[in-house]
Amino acid sequence: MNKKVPEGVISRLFIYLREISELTKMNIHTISSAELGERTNLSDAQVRKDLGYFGQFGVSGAGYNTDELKAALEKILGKDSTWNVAVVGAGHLGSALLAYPGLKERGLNIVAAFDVDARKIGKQVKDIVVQSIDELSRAIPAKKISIGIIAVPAKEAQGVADKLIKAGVECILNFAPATLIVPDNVKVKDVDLSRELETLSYFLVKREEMKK
Amino acid sequence: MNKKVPEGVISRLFIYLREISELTKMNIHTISSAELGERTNLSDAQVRKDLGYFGQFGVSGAGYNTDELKAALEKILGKDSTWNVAVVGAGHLGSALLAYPGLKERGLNIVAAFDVDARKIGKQVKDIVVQSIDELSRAIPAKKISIGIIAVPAKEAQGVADKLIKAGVECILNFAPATLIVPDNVKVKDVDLSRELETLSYFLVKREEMKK
DNA sequence: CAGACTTTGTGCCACTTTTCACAAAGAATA
DNA sequence: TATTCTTTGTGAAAAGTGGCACAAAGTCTG
Ligand SMILES: NC(=O)c1ccc[n+]([C@@H]2O[C@H](COP(=O)([O-])OP(=O)(O)OC[C@H]3O[C@@H](n4cnc5c(N)ncnc54)[C@H](O)[C@@H]3O)[C@@H](O)[C@H]2O)c1
Ligand SMILES: NC(=O)c1ccc[n+]([C@@H]2O[C@H](COP(=O)([O-])OP(=O)(O)OC[C@H]3O[C@@H](n4cnc5c(N)ncnc54)[C@H](O)[C@@H]3O)[C@@H](O)[C@H]2O)c1
Repeated sequence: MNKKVPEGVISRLFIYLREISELTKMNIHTISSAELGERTNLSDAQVRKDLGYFGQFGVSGAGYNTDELKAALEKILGKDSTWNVAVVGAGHLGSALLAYPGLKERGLNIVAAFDVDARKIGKQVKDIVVQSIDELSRAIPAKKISIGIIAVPAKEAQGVADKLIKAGVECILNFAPATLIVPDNVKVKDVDLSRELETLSYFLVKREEMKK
Repeated sequence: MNKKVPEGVISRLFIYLREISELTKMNIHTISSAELGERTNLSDAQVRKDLGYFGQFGVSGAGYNTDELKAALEKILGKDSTWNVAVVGAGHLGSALLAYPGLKERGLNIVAAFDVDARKIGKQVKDIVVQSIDELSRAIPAKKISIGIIAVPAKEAQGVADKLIKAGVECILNFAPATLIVPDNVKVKDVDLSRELETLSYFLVKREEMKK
């Protein structure tokens, strides 16, 4: 075993877990790969293959027991542990994240927020008080924060990333439309909302061209 | 020519365009694929191959002229046209999007916002007044909206998608953690922030395991 | 309990995407 | 202008990913 697991597989396992959780709530205790695939817009083969990376969870002729599969997925995905998260930039997007309860539910606790703007510092969202960026280097290790979220303007993003990494953060979720240069041992994930929309719009451009 | 262009290529072209635009602003008029790759965390070969889908833009021994490449990319990506966008759900995330100037700059004009909550309806963000969801079916065609953004709770998402599609929207950007079932001619892009973070956290889980 | 039926798990194949590597094109130099 | 150096553009190889298809395993029915 121990073949490399593609990142796409992990991402889909979270989708399966989300769906399976719904099912257990609805008192449905068994599901086939075909059904699970239908509910997630994926093929039955894909569902089975993804699960196959981690073992055998199904019963031939019957499908998967949702309670068992839920437990197995939670174990695989490390849902028994929680992680501390910091948000840098308490503007529109940063504030939306601070206010969002969905992260805590999934074991991702936002425990600090930082900003440079004096008007933002001291502001409270839920149980988090926005701190000065100058406190970042002390607060990150003190609060055992391993994930940083960058929600500052693009031209500030690299500087913030450097600060986060220096303070010991291991993963970064970057909302700024900028390419971050980071050491190999730091994992960055970009979420570029404009680009997502632009890519959609390209689809429309192509469709228009087709019409002609 | 006319081989199929992978979607990943398109997404990267937007990254190149962003970078090249910076360069032209900085009065840098030439760049090699190696340098552009370095600035975007991509390989030189990838840069050249991606551009190669659309023609020849470089000069052997010299690299690319940034002004020409910028113009070429804008043409390829349809940056001369603009698209009208609607946001459904004027909560935390929806409001952040309404307030964000970066979309208009890229030819994506948010021209309408909808909500069910009476307290949100009538609220103004920039030049957009939040309308009742009941007005959606009239407003979408009237304002020639082709892209819809879903920023409502997960269990409302499918219903909102159905409304948007019925009203004539061709693309959907979905922020709700839910799988949308839509006809083939509608393009959906999911942005699941929780899942992005969870995938990062899995990386930490794995790293912890390694240590042992 | 035998036979029909269902569904898993997985080897294999097809397809997509990335990387390699190098000839050809042009720039720079003297 | 000849020579050297740089960098492109692109086939061909490699790597990665998803789908097919079917034996094997288990369920269900009469
Ligand atoms: N709001 C959106 O819908 C949206 C959409 C797409 C992309 N983005 C991107 O997300 C990022 C944040 O967007 P936003 O709308 O929240 O912007 P915003 O201007 O509302 O907030 C940015 C915040 O970052 C703070 N800041 C600036 N420099 C800082 C620094 N060096 N250290 C700490 N804090 C700093 C500012 O004081 C401000 O509070 C931007 O890069 C933007 O391009 C936002
Ligand atoms: N805020 C975040 O940082 C964040 C992070 C990850 C995911 N999300 C997801 O994005 C979505 C929106 O999040 P949010 O934080 O903005 O939530 P929110 O509760 O602040 O806003 C949701 C809005 O949708 C409106 N709404 C509800 N049902 C509606 C309907 N049928 N039609 C029109 N409007 C309707 C509500 O009135 C509310 O204004 C959710 O699905 C959430 O899971 C948000």
